[in-house]
Parts: sequence; structure tokens; C-alpha cells
Amino acid sequence: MAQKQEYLSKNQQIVLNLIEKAKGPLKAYSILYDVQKKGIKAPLQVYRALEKLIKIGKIHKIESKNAFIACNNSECEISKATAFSICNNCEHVKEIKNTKLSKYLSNFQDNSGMKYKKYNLEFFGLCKNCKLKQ
Amino acid sequence: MAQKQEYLSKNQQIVLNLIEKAKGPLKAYSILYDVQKKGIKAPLQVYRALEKLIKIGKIHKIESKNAFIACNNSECEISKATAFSICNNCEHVKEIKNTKLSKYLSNFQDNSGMKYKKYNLEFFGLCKNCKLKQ
DNA sequence: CTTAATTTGTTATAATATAACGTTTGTTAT
DNA sequence: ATAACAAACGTTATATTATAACAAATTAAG
Repeated sequence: MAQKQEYLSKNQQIVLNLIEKAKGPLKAYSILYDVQKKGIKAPLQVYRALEKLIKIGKIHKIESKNAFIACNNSECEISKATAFSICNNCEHVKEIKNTKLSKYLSNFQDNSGMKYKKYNLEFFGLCKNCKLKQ
Repeated sequence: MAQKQEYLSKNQQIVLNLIEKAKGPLKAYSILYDVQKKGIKAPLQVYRALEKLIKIGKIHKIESKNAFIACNNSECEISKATAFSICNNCEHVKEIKNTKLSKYLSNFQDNSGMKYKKYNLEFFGLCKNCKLKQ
């Protein structure tokens, strides 16, 4: 489980800190708003930091929400294998840690002859809390 | 396998025809451009048609590409269970038909107590063609 | 040190998507 | 057939998400 050492630049560190202390996924422009006090002024500065953080696996993008969340899972080495559960009611998002699932998907092969190097899975439903309230 | 009969409105039919005859996923504004000769003038007209077509399962959205593709799969009843393979090189997108996979994911449960009603899975890699060319 | 690569700051703009409004069309129940 | 309701329409304006292009500053490696 060797951790690839990555040195983050100032902007990358600022953005990562914010995302890591957030309760859920953050959107790019909300990140921008929050880091303006730290001197980051333009969307591109945020997007560039996000791009790098995704590349090194520190965060993931929730594609269906255009939002970004800290990686919470040692299984998804460098963002190659991601799975999330998303509550349709409260919008709560959680990264799924499940070895069987990740093995199943990482080894998945269909008849197309394509070898998959990466996947992203998003499950939708009602979380326990919201199920009770209905 | 009873087919739910759906009557499409004029705009919905125009947009669906275009998507169905396309070779791959189409983006909303490219759809708009293509259907202007048919009288559709504004983005919202396209987005409304897309929304309905997704709802009734005629098309799917490829979230990582913000693009729309015709449904090619009797397994994904009303868009509840979708899986795609996406080539990182040529951008070719194909809906995956695989009963085992869809059963596995539809029945997937983790320890969160959440019952999943819907999922979207996107696999990335190199398709057979692009693998050869490398 | 110096060369190359990465990151930065900045302005402008592209691409994607929705709000709000009033009108028209289609469906259902009488 | 018509009233009542729901769905779809057309239109304008605007919100949201993301990237292009360029020059300067910083950092890593030979």
C-alpha cells in the first residue's frame, strides 16, 4: 500500500483543504467563493487545482452533480475505480468502500474486446434517514 | 417485456429521431444546431425534449461527456440501470448489454442501509481499434 | 546555473443548463 | 362537447460550468 508522495502547490493545497473538511461534495464556483479570502480569484485557478487533485487521486468528481469530493477509499488507486452512493432526496453523497464490488468491476470484461482501465459508478436511491422520513 | 406505450410530442420526436440515427452520443447544442431546420430554435426546447426522453428511457445521458445517446438495451428499463464503455482515444461510446453485470449491480447492497433504485456506470479504456493502432 | 516543466495570474469567452412567463395543445371526466 | 387539468410550447433572459490564450513566476532536475 505504498503511498505515492505528492507535493502540492499552494493553490492545490488550499483547494484540497477545503474539500477535505467539507461534509459533502463541493461545486467549483462554491469552492472559488470560499477560497477568495486565500487569494484565489479566478475560476481557472480552481479548475486547475481540481484537475491536478483528481489526477493524483486526492479527490473525485461526481459526474452527475458536477461536484468534487475528497477521496475516502484506499481501494481507488489514483481515481481508477470509483463508486458513489447518492441520495436523491438530501443529496448526500458517499464513496462506497466495497472490495467485492471493486474487484468485480475491475475484472469486468464484456464481449467487446475492450480492456477497461477505469470506471465510475454512481448509485442513486434514498439514504436511511430520508427513507424513514417518507 | 410489455412495452410501455409512449406518445411523443413533435419536438420530442424530432430530437429522438436525430439521436437514434446518430452514430454516437450527441451534445445538446449540436442537437440544437441540427434541428433548427425543423423549427426548434432555443436550447430550452432541446433540453425539455431530452428530459422527457430520458424519463421514459428512450435515451441516456453520458454524464462524463454531457452527451446523449439512444437506449440500446432492453435491460435498462426506464433508465434505471445504465452502463457504458467509453474509449479514451476515439471517444466511441457503447451501451453495455450484460445481464450478469446488471443483475449484480441491481442487487448490490452495501452496509449503508441504502436501497439503490438506479445506477449509472461508465467504463473507460481503449477500444479494440484504438488498441491496435497504438 | 540553466534548462525544462509546472504552476501561476489574468482577461476573455465558450459551453452547458435553467428560470420565468404566458400561450397552446392534449387528456379526462362529466 | 366542454370544463378542468396536465403537458408541452415558444420566447427572452440569465445562471452555471468550464476552457482558451498568453505572459510571468516558481520549482525540479541535469
